[in-house]
Amino acid sequence: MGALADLLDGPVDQVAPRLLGAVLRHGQVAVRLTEVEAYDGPDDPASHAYRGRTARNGVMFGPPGHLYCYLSHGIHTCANVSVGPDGRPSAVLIRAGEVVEGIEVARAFRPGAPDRDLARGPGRLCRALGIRLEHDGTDLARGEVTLTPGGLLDAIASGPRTGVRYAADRPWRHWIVGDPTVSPYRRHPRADSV
DNA sequence: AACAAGATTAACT
DNA sequence: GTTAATCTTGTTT
Repeated sequence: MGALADLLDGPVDQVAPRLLGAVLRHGQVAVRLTEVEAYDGPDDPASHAYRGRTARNGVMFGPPGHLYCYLSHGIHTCANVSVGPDGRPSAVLIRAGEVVEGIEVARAFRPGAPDRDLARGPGRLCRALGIRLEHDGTDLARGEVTLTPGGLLDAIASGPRTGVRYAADRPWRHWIVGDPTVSPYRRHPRADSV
């Protein structure tokens, strides 16, 4: 098994925190992941796959290691990495990261923004990397967009998911403690517990 | 065919 | 703290 397959092997709630510190690359920009969030298909009311397969969420049902991209609020593209096994619709939302390569390019996308904000939040991160809706389904093993495992990290925290209305309190958001590029937590205005 | 909601962000008061 | 922006998708008529 390759390094990427090893990284993504297992239940999504175990895989998600392992993605912290990994590096996502597209074009000249690379981002070190500092915040991720797990979504587990059929048992997770917050997951786009909760009500079964649709045209949008098909990638979540496929094999691991592919990008699931969707448009949020008509404005922002958000990116997930599909997690196996094939047939189980799970994915990890890439919420934030630190630009570690191509920072001039990322800055050009958002003139005036502080460097730490360039990929701070799922919409901003996709913007920094130039990931758009048409990257939905991209195979991370094919090289256009790549994910490289990072090293072991000691200071990882977990907590409720950001912005979701249902099952917000499952502690499936994971982040690197103290990292300034982690996005601010915002609870959904009508978030349920459980 | 029409409609409501949204895994967000920036710009307001 | 509140709200507008903006459009795709899934659901309902």
